[in-house]
Amino acid sequence: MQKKNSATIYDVAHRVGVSLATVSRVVNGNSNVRDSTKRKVLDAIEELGYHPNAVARGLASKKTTTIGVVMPDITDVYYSELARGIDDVANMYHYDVLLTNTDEDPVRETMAVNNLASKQVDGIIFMGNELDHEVVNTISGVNAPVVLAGSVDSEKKLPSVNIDYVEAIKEAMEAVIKNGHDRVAIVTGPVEHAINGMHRLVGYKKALEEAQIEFDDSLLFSTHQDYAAGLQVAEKILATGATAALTYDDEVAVGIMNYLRDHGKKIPEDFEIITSNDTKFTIITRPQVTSIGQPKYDIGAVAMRMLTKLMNNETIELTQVKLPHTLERRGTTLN
Amino acid sequence: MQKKNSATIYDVAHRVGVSLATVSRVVNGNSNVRDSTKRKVLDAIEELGYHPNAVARGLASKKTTTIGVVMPDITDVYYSELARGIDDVANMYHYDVLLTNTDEDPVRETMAVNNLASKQVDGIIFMGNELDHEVVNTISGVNAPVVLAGSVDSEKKLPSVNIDYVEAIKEAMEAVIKNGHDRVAIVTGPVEHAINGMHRLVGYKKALEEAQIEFDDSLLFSTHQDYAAGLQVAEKILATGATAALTYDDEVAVGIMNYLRDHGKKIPEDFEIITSNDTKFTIITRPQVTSIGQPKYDIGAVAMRMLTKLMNNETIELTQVKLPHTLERRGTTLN
DNA sequence: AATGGCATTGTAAGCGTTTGCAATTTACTG
DNA sequence: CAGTAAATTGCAAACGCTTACAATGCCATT
Repeated sequence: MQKKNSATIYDVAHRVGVSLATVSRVVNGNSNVRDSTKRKVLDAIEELGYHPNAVARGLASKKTTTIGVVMPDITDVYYSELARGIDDVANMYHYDVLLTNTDEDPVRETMAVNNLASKQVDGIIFMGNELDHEVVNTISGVNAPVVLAGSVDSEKKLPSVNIDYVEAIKEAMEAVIKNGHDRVAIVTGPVEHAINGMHRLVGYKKALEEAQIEFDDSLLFSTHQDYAAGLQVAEKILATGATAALTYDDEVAVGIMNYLRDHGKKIPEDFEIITSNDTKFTIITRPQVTSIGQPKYDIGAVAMRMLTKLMNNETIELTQVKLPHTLERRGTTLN
Repeated sequence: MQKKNSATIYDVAHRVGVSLATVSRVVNGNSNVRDSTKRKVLDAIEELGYHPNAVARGLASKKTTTIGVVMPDITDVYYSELARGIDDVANMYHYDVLLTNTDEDPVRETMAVNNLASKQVDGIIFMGNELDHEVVNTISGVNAPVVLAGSVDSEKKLPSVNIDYVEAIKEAMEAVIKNGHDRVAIVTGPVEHAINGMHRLVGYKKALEEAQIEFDDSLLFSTHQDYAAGLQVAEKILATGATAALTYDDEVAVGIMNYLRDHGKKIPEDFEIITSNDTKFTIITRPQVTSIGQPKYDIGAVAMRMLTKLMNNETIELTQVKLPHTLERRGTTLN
């Protein structure tokens, strides 16, 4: 049971009969303090139940040992796994995490970043499908390092860690094409978003090109990222005569799958599906969903590690990190 | 594009030719400042790109407009939905959220609470299945209000918001019993945890008693909270001759379901399942899983609202809030 | 024109630490 | 034992803001 009115560094100093500076030194473990006095101070701290006031510390030292995390939605399994990676290494380096949900709204993203700045965070990790120009601007204006996790900025100005989306989608496409499909639907988010237009779609088209299949834009679908959206888009996909689909969201994939099965399609025999995020959803369904494998936790962890270096003013050789991806073959694809 | 070296309140005051106090007053929107000077100050703030330093503010005012959230795992859909409710109303009241994952480790929970205290948070929301005595102690020792969300402390000392677990489980049991089952397995976490031993199990037994069915402790299972655990426990459940199961975790429920179906059981005809958390998992599977319906988002939201009152020193009539639950009948139960 | 009272603004003392620099001790050297 | 370097400590100024309290200005009253 600790005391309600916590003691201050002054109380400790006074009790031991040393100066504030000395107490501060032992608390911060650094510098040279004689062992005997260090012990006395430590004892006093124990007895008084002294806990340093982090706010005062932050003001004096200009470091808060707090980082900000900006994410679309804590409820989204994909992002929450990134966040877990972030949090774990943040703790490892003794940083606390200030969390903000933005629902990918640029306005809220901007506000979040500014707010974090005013809270004097030592660094920021930013997640989100698209980096609005405005958002990039305010990010670069902030007086703290920022790294993107699982997000790309088209100008590649900001440090980031991702997988190679182009390559990943291309490989998924190749796998499907190899299985004999030449009409494969691709469902993503808004094409204006770089990650869709400049990565997913590009990978898709590359695979098409190599297989000498004409691109048909009626096979391109844009949806929300949820189960219901999958259910809805499935019918339209069927109407195009597509026999396979690549999806950017696991819930959407499952929605499509369930719809198709309910309408008499056999999966994977009649229709193949490959999704992108390899979340739990792909495991618990029957059949399980084939997916691009992303080291989600690691993306977060590496991003955070990178941030610690930046905050420490270490120079970083590579600022655009691409982590390896895989193709997890499961029940929605043949062989 | 804002300036890197942000201006201080002093710069603003100096530029306008007023005192710090006046600037502070307009920034805090309060008090009485002549309209003309207020305008001048606002202009200067705009021109200098002044953003108040929240750390300095916190030190001076002893309020950080930050709350701490302690949760088992951000990756767990159940908790992340609570967290979303918390975050939304926190924002509504202009609080930021400091997030900590504990994996339900009492040691880490204690550290987390102490750490948040030293960061001078204005309040804390605590989530976790079990409240270790030690943890309750350090919580009560903290100089900031704390409310539990989706967690019970056996001594009912701490403010909390939950559903009525006893009642909810009892109702689920009754539904299953009514369908003719008299051997229904119950799978929960460690019975030593209050929420299991004192709530879930009690509700289960009550229903049993009313139906005049003898309690058989070989039907009681304790597992981890994941899909694999469900797969594993399923076999044992089958061995007991049980024809239905109540689970405390949705992933476990799905694991059991998939295992049983793979072993030739028809669901719900041969075996009924009711789970507890009504997460997305219960929707995307075929069949969909019948579940107790919990207002997860609301539990978080109400807890946070309660915390704002506490932080504001308002008196609260009811500190043990129970939100209404439902029974979402889906495909793993008959009728 | 003096008086009282409210509205507005300024003064300055904190808030609890950190930290550069100076002062004091202690340890060595010859 | 003087003298100097090294190890310990203390001083006091920040850090950027809030907030009692005091001071000033202004206006209506009488």
